[in-house]
Amino acid sequence: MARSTNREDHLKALYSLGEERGGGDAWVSTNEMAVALGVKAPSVTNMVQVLQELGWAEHRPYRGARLTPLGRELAVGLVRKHRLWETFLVEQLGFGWEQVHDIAEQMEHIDCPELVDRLDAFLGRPKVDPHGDPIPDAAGNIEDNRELTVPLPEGFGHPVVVKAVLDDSHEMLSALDAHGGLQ
Amino acid sequence: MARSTNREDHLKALYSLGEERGGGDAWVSTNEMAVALGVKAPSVTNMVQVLQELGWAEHRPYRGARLTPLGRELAVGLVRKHRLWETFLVEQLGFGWEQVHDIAEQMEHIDCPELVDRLDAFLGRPKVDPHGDPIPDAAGNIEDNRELTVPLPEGFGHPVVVKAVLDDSHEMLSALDAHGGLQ
DNA sequence: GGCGAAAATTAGCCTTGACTAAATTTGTCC
DNA sequence: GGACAAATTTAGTCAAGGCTAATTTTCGCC
Repeated sequence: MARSTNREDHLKALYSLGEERGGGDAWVSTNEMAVALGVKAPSVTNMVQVLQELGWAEHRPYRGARLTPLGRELAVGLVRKHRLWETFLVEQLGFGWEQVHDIAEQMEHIDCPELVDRLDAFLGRPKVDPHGDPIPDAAGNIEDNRELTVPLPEGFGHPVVVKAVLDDSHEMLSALDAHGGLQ
Repeated sequence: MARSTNREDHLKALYSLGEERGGGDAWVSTNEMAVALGVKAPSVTNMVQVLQELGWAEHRPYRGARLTPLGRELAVGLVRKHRLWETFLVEQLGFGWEQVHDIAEQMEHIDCPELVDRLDAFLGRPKVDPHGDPIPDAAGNIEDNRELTVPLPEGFGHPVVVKAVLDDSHEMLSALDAHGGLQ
């Protein structure tokens, strides 16, 4: 048993939803994962059991799943690849930041550690991706910048400089883009 | 029925072997394809029948397979992507030319026409890849440079400048690399 | 503390794409 | 022209990963 695109997709979904829950030892329901992945719940149950056999996750029936340390490490590696490729697509190829997510979703599954490191160096070892999200370093360390967020009052009325977006949906990104994009 | 990595791999094998046979209307045996792809013959028979249903190839039982015009167009698109990515890996990321084939094998399956065009532009619309093979243009035209090859006499004994390699096996590329690589 | 709704899992089935073993076709040699 | 070897296809099986329908567990509410 080994790496596969499907397994990596489930691993990443588990990681992302776990982080939203505050990270660490939070349990993520299989239903949530199913919604995030666009598949049905029983498919996730199956796959989560596979992840458990791989030593990537722990599954507690009727409660949910959470990553093992190994699973977390692999997931962070995927996030690193995803954000490096997004950076490449925007900074080098001139894509709009709202276009790159789906492409990076494909590129993050390319398996070649040396490629990741060379890409990182080529881009100047960037700290954040085009959406302002931190890029994990080669050791898996992530600079958490979410605590820096400040909610704006309703009808704030003054110009702001956008450094990062938590909601990186296509709608939000296009809307921001129409007002000048990320600075 | 649609695109998939496996179908694209079989399509490309059929294209490559057909070109070796002189291109055009040459039939390629399923066994040859099986050897090239590292699978068994019955698997290829199955897949070739799928390619036929997709309108990508024609299958004549006990004789072999050959591409339709549509199949050829798709195959050339894959070759274009493969060679553009190889160029990127060598010229921009500094990989050795003997390292890039396997990586490009993965990258050529990324599905995004705009990405291909932006990559092409980013690289300066190169005519040949790091191995000297011609890169098809966006319309699918390929500059055939194979007729320019000249066999060297045994024990030639003079320095030569290598512009392209027909045999791009790992062994050949590493051996050439040890003598100065491609110029 | 039990009941009903919601959530999750199990059971059973389908498709893709591989495999081995068995049949079939092709082509060569006498 | 027939027999045999080689190549190819067909038949049947398996694993991955999805689905629907049915069952089981959990949890909130009275």
